[in-house]
Amino acid sequence: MSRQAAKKADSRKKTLKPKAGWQNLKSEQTRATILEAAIKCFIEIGYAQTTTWKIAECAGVSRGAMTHHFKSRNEVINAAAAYLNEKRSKEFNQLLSKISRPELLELTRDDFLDSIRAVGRFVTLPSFTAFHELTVAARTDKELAQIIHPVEKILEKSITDTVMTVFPVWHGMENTLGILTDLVFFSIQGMAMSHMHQKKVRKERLLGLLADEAFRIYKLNLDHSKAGSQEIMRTALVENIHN
Amino acid sequence: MSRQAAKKADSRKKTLKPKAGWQNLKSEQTRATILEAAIKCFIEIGYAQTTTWKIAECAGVSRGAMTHHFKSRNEVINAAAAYLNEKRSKEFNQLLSKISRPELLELTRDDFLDSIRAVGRFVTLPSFTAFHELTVAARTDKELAQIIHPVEKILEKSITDTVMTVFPVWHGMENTLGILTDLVFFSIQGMAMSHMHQKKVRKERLLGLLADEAFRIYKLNLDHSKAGSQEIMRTALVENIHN
DNA sequence: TAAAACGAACAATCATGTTTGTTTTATATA
DNA sequence: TATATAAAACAAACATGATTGTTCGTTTTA
Repeated sequence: MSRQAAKKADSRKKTLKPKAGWQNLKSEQTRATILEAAIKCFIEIGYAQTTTWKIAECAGVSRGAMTHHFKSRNEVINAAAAYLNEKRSKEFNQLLSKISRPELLELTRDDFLDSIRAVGRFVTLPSFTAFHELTVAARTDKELAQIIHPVEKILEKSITDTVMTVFPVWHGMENTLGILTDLVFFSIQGMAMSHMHQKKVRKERLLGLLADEAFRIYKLNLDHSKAGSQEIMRTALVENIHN
Repeated sequence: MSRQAAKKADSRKKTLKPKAGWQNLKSEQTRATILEAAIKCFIEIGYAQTTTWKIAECAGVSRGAMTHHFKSRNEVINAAAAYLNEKRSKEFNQLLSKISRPELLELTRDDFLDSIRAVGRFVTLPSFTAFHELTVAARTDKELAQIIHPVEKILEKSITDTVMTVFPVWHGMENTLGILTDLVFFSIQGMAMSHMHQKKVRKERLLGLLADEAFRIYKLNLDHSKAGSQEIMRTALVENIHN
């Protein structure tokens, strides 16, 4: 093939996909490999022990190759943090889409249990461990914090969005959803981070309880809503309970 | 002992050195200073950045002095972990003793809110941050894990014991207390570890909700208990809700 | 032919363990 | 009472190993 012909084909490609081309493709691939390796290191040896050398070793590339893609250690870490966040967002979407019920007009207690179990699975994924490592490290690492915290908030929004898409029945009850999301996520995450005995039974017990309570609050609010009232605020909920 | 003590006292008087048993005392004191410094380092710079140098610097002793008290880095860390645990246990006791109500025959929703707020304060203490650092580090540090995990379980038991002492009304309802403790601690710890926007209002909202739900479940169980039945298991609770 | 991708090795920094030396305290004994 | 001696507390410095950034060299692709 003549050089000109090759040039032509190339320019065509470039106009369609400006970043196509084998080199760029491979570059992107090794980049991803390195980031995956970094996350794997966070999980297996912890953030603090994750050196650039070990990332390179885990990724199967030389340290020089890594330096080419990421100038400094911070660059790898930051890129890995962003990469991890996207990954988690996708994983949550996937977990929840499995139990998607957009047609539902009303939720049952079992629907809640399914959702809560999905959250339970979400925090038992390796990605949660990696995320946790980064979160803790970010507390005393300002640079990392600047990457992690915005990303954390994006994920939080992404989670709410996913829930709203998968269960449109929540429209108009955003406040209730908000507080229930807090309750469920915080308790399940808190449990995931605790080392305890009888983990299995206590987990089942807690998930069941969460399903009960979430369903109850949802039901209360729904009935109120059906009666034409505004969404019940928590304070009103409290009064309701105290009577 | 008495003879030796008298002898000591005598020599002290005559040499005009009123301080005796001094070396051991000071030794213990510097030991404690070092351990406090270690914990302070965990909090301020994180576990991973806590080097023996920095501990010594923070404690105001030379590195040689430290090596005298603790042969290796692991020894300091392990000792600090045990020290921290005792500290947390005392702190929890203190927090709960402030709202102690041993005379109560029945709890109100506000009693629950007080207790839950105490837990909230417990996890906002610096000691919790230090503990969290150790917990995360222990995941990938087997030696540290062997120190931390037993200690964690001891603290858990200590917490239950404190609650039972401060609120004897829980006697005979250990199962209910167990599940409510899980719910409250896990959710509050999970929240403490999350970086989120609107932290203050969401925290208040969650604490209120926890108080509501805990009180409700307690009440349900109590009524059942008064009727002469056994303590309600969660499964029964679920059925009760589902009717 | 230039640029990108990759590999190997070096210098500087830093944490750890260790060694060696100095000061302070306790106690036995003259 | 004084002092000698052991033991503990503290200080300083060195050697080793690990990590990072950087530099130079090689191969592949546009």
